[in-house]
Amino acid sequence: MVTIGDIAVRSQVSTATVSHVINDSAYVSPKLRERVLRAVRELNYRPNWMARSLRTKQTKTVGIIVADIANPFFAAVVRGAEDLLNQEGYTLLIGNSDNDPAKEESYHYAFAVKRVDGLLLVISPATRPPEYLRRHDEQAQPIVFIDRWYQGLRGDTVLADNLGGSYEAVRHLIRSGHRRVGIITGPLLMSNARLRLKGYEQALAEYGLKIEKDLVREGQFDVASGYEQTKALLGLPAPPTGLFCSNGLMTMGCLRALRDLGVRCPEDLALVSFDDMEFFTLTKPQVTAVAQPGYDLGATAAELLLRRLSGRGARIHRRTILKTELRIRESCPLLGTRHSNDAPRPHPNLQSGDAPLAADLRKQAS
Amino acid sequence: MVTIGDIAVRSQVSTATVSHVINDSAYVSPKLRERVLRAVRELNYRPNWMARSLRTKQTKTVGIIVADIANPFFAAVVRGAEDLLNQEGYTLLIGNSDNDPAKEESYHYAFAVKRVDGLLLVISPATRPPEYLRRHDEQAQPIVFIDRWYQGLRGDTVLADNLGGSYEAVRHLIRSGHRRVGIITGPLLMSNARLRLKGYEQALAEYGLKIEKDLVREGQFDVASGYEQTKALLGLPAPPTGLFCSNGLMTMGCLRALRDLGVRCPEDLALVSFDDMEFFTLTKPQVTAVAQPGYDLGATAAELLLRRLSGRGARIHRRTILKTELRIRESCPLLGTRHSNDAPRPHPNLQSGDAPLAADLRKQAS
DNA sequence: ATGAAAGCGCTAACAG
DNA sequence: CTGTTAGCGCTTTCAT
Repeated sequence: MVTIGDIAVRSQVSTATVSHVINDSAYVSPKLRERVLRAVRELNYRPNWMARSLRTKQTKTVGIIVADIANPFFAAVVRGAEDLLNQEGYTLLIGNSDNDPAKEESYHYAFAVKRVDGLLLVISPATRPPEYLRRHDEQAQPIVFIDRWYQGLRGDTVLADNLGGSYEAVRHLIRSGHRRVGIITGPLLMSNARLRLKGYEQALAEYGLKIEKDLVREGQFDVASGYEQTKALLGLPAPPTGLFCSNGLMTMGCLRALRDLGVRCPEDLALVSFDDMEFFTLTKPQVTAVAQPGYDLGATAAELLLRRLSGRGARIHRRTILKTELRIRESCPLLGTRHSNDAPRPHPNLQSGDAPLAADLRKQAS
Repeated sequence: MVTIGDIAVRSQVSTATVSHVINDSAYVSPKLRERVLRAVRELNYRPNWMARSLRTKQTKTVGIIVADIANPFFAAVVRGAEDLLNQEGYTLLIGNSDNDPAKEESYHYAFAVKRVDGLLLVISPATRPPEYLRRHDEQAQPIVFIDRWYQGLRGDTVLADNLGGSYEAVRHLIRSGHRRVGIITGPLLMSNARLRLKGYEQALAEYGLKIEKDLVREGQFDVASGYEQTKALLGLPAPPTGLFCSNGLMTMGCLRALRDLGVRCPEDLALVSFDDMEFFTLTKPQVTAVAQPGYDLGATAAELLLRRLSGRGARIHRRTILKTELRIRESCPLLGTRHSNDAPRPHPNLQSGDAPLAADLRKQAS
């Protein structure tokens, strides 16, 4: 392996000089500089990152832990983070937790040992911040949380507008004339699942509809639970006419159930999904969905992390909320046939009827 | 940061002894061993991987370069590789090339600098092996190629059965009664795209159908080209009645085109996709597809790499081909209504009518 | 069975 | 401006 020493010998300068031209860390005369560069080229020299890291104490590496890279939403998040990180010369280590706190911790340990400069974390469901995070030295390795957040977590956070997006989705169902609107929530241990439920509740409340326990089913953010809960809902004595699915995978399960049951959508059951997927324009009924900016979540989180790594980080932690977008398609089309004369009223927490108030965001944050 | 030295002081032994208990690299008396372990616990010591790597010259890291992690197929590949690698204490660096040779090279460089122990590579399209790979020292960092392969590439290779899978897909179309079968190929610079085309050609030949230039369209393995080429095909004076799409994304584009054009599937155009996607059971016509074992491709590649890293690698390079599976759904159902009395004949290159002959695989390999 | 000491390849004072 | 030198934290002979 060719080292800085070989270059030094070959170009007749000291290792220090070589280091300087490689890192541009000091002025070096054009003459020597050229000699060094030539040697580098001729010997096909590549700096040894290990050795450098050992000195500089930074690895130019960040780790990201997501539930599952095979979930398109997380794939987008990772892609966003990666693009930004690479731009700055960082590389990304990735880990899949499968929403399992134990796996998550194991990756956290692995990344700590590998001395990543910082961490991007989609935290697994739990009742409270895991113990290992309490021990974590966020000074040494800052963490930016993505998509989910618990009370008591220290670090910047980047979230989609779970509350606002869900509110908008359910409002759309109601405006389309539905009075019995069901929801399949995510695991209520997760902050985002809770907020999506809250959005549902607020929309119902807003239109004077009361929450029926039977219509609120907890799912697991996976295809299987979407399938089961849809069947359960449809088996009710008085089934809902509208359904809000809290994420894309569960919506897939729901579609499958509708197909198996021969239930027509939107005629028998209107559907709105939180989390848009590319193929939602290709399904039996194209599905109306709230799109989350996955790529931007990742990119924004990476940017925040980079800022902190370079010392430009704000003193206090910051919460960033990225807006969602309701995309109206066939599974719950624009104008409901029933009750379409319903006067849409602005949400009390929505400015000009659409943008969540800063006050509301703060509330969501707490 | 707590180092091995701190542990040594605290437990009153030498750093060498500490190292030995940590790595089990020599016998240490139970007494000292316990003292050391206690110190490790009390100080929450974690070995510094950088320093260790600097000595041992291995990083316990492997890099993978895929086209795009947001493509479900590659997400599966990465997941497979990762699961296996983690099991052995390795971590995975990932890079997205977007099928751009320049990006690919840039990741290759980054990974080389980071001194990954080995590389997993889905190579970008090109007319011949890129120059940087010729310079690459496969002794220092073995490479396993996944999914695509060029003549002249050195390294183990793991591929899906592109030829056999495509043959089976197109045969299914023909058996369903179609005489005018079109294909949207991938970029023919890619080995897998070429093999899928070859499977198409063989199936046609097998049934005495001749290849019509008009019915063979080159796509880019992306949604947009699937959309365009489908439109082009349908705009023909004599459009095909059956279509084989060479990958999942292009099939998405195709479905979109069918929808926009109001073309009924399978009545007006039967469709088979290479590469199954989870949602193909949820689309307007559920789509018949050849499933590739993405996860297994990744896992197998990782295993081969691991084997090589541990010196258990075979002297010569090996090519592994993983079988695909035809999943028959609505877009080209089991028994065609037209010409269904067509006697299906075994493919000359298929053993017992189904499993590709070793000879054929070798041919594919060359 | 344990410890002393020599680096791994690089960077960063510090001299000159 | 350029070179000398002292480590970064760890593993690994080689003595003892």
